[in-house]
Amino acid sequence: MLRIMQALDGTDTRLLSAMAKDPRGTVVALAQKLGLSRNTVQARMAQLEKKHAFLSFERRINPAALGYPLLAFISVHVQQQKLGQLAVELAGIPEILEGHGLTGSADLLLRVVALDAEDLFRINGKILGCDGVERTDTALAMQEMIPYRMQPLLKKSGG
Amino acid sequence: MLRIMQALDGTDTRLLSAMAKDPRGTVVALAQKLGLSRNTVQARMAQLEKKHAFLSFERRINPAALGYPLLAFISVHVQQQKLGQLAVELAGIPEILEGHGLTGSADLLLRVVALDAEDLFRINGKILGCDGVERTDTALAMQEMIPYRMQPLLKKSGG
DNA sequence: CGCCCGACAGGGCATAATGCTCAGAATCCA
DNA sequence: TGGATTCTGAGCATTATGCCCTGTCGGGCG
Repeated sequence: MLRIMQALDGTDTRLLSAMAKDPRGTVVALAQKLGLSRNTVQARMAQLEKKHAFLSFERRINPAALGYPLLAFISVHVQQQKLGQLAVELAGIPEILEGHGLTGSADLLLRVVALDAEDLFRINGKILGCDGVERTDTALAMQEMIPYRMQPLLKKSGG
Repeated sequence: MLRIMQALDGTDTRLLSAMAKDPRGTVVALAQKLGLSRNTVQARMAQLEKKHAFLSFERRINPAALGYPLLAFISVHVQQQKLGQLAVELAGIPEILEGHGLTGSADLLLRVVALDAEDLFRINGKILGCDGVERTDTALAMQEMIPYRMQPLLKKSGG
C-alpha cells in the first residue's frame, strides 16, 4: 500500500498544482497551461481519481460561512474498550468535523466548529455525555498561523 | 463579521450539499437536482464564492497519494515573543500542512504528514531546530475514527 | 535487436455546457 | 401598495466535453 501510493509522477503533481491554482479551470485551459494535450490531462485526471488522489469536496466548505466561526481541537480520553462504539456516538454530533485516534497522551483528537463560545461549551458537554468518555481537553484555535497548504509538498514530491 | 458569515440560507446549503455529492457535476445537472433554474445556481455559486464559502482546492489533495501516508499532530510549545517569526520558519517545512495557534496547554498545533516513521522523526527534528521552539509533543494518527465530513453540519445549519 | 505496449499528441465529431443577456413573474420588505 | 430583489426560462454565440482514432515515441522484455 505504501509503495502503490507513490505512483504519482511530476506531471501528476504539476496537474494537481494547476488545479489548486484554478479549481474552476476547464480541462482545455489546464492542458494549455501545462503544455499537454487535452487527452493527456483527461487521462491523468481519471488516473488521479482512480488513485484516490482527491479527497471529498466537503473539505472545501468553509464552516465560518455557515455561521460556525469558532474552531477548536478537543482531545478526548476514553475507556479503551468503548472506543469503537464511541466513534459512532460522536459522529452523531454534527459540529465534529473530523476525529483521529492517536498515539500519545490523548486517545482521540476532534476537530470541532461552533457558533460561539457558549455553543462550544454545549458541544463539549455533549461529548462528555457520550458513553466511554472519561475526560476532554479543549483548545480553541485563536489564529491560523499556517493556513492549510499543499503546494510546498507538491513541489517537494514532484519529479 | 460573525453575523455577516451567517448569510447562507437553505438553498445555499442544499447547493453545497449537492456539490459535495457530485464535485464534478455541471451547473445544469446541479440545477436539475435542486429544482432550480440554471441561472439561479450560477448566481448562487458566484455569491458563495464572494462570501468565501469555498476554501482552497488543496484541501482535497490526498497526501497519501503523494506518498505521505503518515499523519501526525504535533503540539509545539514556544517562547511567546517568537511566535510570529516562528510561524514563518515553520512554513518553510513542506510537510507541515496546517498550523493553529491555540489556547490551552500547547501554543501551536501542527498537522504534519510524513513518508514513514523515520521521516516523521526527521521532521520533528526540524521543528525542534526552529528558533523559539521549546518542546514538541508528537501524536501519530492511527486511524481516522470520524472521517472528515460536513454534511451533518450542512443539514443542521440549513433553513 | 525487434516487437509489443503504454503514454502522449493532435485531429475530429456530435452533443452538452457556459457566460451572459433579457423580459416577465414571484416574493419580500417598508 | 409600490419598489426592490430574486427567480425563472428562453435564447445566442462560443466553448468544452466525452469519446474515438491514428501516428509517434520510449521503455521493457524476450
